[in-house]
Amino acid sequence: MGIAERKERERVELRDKIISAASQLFVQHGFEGTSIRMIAKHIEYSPATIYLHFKDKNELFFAISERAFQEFFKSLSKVQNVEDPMERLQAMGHAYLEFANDNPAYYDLMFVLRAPMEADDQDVWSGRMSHKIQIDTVSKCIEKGHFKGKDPHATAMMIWSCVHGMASLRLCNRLTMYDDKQLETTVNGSLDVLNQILSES
Amino acid sequence: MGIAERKERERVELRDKIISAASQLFVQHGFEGTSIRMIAKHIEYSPATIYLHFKDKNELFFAISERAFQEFFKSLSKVQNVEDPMERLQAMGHAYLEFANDNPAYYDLMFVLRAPMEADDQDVWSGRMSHKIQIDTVSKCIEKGHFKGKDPHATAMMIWSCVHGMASLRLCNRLTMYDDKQLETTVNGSLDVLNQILSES
DNA sequence: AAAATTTACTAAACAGTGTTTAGTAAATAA
DNA sequence: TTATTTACTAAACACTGTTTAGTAAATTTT
Repeated sequence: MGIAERKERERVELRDKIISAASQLFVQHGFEGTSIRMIAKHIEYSPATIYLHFKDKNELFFAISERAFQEFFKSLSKVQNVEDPMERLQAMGHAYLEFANDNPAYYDLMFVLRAPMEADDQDVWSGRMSHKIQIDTVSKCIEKGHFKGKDPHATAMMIWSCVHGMASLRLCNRLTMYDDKQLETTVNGSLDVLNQILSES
Repeated sequence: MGIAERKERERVELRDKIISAASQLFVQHGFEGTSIRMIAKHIEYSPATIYLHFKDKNELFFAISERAFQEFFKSLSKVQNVEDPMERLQAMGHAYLEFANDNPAYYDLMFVLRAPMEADDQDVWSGRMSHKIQIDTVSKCIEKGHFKGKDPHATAMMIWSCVHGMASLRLCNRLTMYDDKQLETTVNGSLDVLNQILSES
């Protein structure tokens, strides 16, 4: 019987509509600045309808973070054609910072905001894969004789911390002692220092 | 005339009382979880009274962040007696992570939360000083022949980013793929990697 | 075709939030 | 003693996330 299927299709359509509207508003106004009532008004449904599809606000925004992780994974993938693992690692650092800068709201959701992560497991495929290609690249570097005697997990973690540190300090406006021009040269300069000391290691 | 002075004294006392109550509640419940009404009830005044001393919630929590920066500066100062700048730098990294771990709410206010930083300038003396001793230590390292050919600002930024990255990823619960035991060894391991590649440089 | 049931949806309420306004009672000054 | 300033608050405003009770339409059963 096609009725149940049509209903299911309509259900998914409305669910996607909610996510799309929420995503759009979130990118503009952030998590706190996007209310359920705003989203409801945007799609011309009552606020209560949203609770028919998502347990709470966190669960809705966790669904958005899955989209964010997909975009993030795409950004990192674009650079996987670089043959030399050391060069690839540097390109990934660059791509990471670029993603964070171009998608601040997404980055916030993925790596900073506490609230939506409480959605039990927060285990996203694209997130795991992004983590995996980072560790794989570091391992390849070690195979080629870099980072002598270092553990790939600890090294990858150190690199991730460093790049995330730059991205989040910028996102959270903790680098206001620099104006826009200085900020870029400082962040780029500190990424260069990382790349240099990694190359020397 | 002593009346004006007594009044001023009482004003400051009440202001401090507000900050103390807010600080205590904030450490327990975080920024979003601490309401003006909660603070007011705690000190047995009406919510409106708080607005006689602080423009808005952000300004109140910015006042708390000044206390946080003082504590932070104290933590970093404890380690300034280490003679060798390279060892001191390592000790500072350790102290930094320890502070973040022991005072997650303060750390949040200082380096993650966006809201209270909007209090126009966010220029805190202890914050500037902490930044200064970090750059001074890196400069001393360079004088002693470390970090060859590197800019002290860029190098200091790179180190800060890295340590802040670890602290904030842990604070924001982005390392849940590790259990408590693994977490500690991973963070320590990645700090070790940083120290090693810095030593080699 | 009529009756019963399920589905999709919403209006209204609950309990909270930050913040402002208008007003009061007490302390101080004239 | 009267006038004025000060310190404070009750109540309201416009929001927030979320839940509940109820309705109208679609669908299934009789």
